[in-house]
Amino acid sequence: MRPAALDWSVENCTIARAMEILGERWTLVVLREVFNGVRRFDDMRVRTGIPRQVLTNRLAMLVERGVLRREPYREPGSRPRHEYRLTEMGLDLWPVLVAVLGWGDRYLADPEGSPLSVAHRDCGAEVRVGLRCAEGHEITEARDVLPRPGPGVRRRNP
Amino acid sequence: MRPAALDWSVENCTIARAMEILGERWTLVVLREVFNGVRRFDDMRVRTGIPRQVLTNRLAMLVERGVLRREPYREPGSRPRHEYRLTEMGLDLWPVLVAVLGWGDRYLADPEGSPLSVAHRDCGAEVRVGLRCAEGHEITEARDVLPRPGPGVRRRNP
DNA sequence: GTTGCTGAGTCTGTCAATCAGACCTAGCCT
DNA sequence: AGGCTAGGTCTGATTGACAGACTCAGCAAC
Repeated sequence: MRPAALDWSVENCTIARAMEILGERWTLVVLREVFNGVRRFDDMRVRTGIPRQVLTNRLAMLVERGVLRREPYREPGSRPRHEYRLTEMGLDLWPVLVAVLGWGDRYLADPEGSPLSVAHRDCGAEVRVGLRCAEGHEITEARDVLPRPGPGVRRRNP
Repeated sequence: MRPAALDWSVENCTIARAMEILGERWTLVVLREVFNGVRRFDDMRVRTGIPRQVLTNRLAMLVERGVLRREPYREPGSRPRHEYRLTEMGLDLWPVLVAVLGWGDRYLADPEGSPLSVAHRDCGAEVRVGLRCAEGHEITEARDVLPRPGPGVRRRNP
């Protein structure tokens, strides 16, 4: 049984495009830092151990792609600097980050648990991602999800 | 205001660990293929354009990490081969994939839309990820999510 | 049984990215 | 003037991506 997907093109696949940004080795780690409130070059570097050059490149790429923006700031008794903050586009990565965190927590955590958790600001309860269909059905079984061609699908050229 | 996160260690961070697997350039693209039902080496290679060597490496890594497994099969009039299938661990990546897809669709799609969509098997309605807290509150605003240390948190050594 | 085909690779060489470590720079402070 | 510091550059070694040619096992047709 030949999978139907073979006839669809992948040239305009949004997962591939997203992974051009998110798929580099350190990108999500940098974003984790920013989501955690760590916004300055050296703080990130010391915490994560990312080589300077790579961190420079990642930050520049994320700014160029519109995920982060550079914001000037000035601490008293110190010259003006800038820090990195999330744009709208960046903030919308929360579900991605929480999804990765959830998966990592389930399969890769140390016995004592994950070092990071996310909470709902209003009630303090733990936040998780879930799949839900447009009809409002909760989806708990991975096998209940079915991929299919979307509106932008193209036939494979050859 | 110095972010509190600076005092926590990141050595056992599950996001970093997950990204060691998912963060390589082609991993999620390979997984997209498998989720789409494309399970054979050459089909993946032709569709995605991933160099053979890289595809070999990715598949081997994913098998070794327990995300995929090799399954032997035999087509009539052909010698035995094997294909790649998702393990439980792999199937649990659905939320990650759907989250990345959702983000990509919003910010990186062509005007005519995304080429890929996911549906609920029972009702056919579109599936999306959402954030929800343990109290059952739906979270729509990214700013309502608050990171905090988890049970496995460690202090930074130096 | 030899020849050819096919899916799933390996081998080889080139080019780009990562990494570690040293060096540089602007503005503030003394 | 000299020192400190955040946020970088520069340099050279190692690793990874990539393209293209080659390999190999088993089935099938001759």
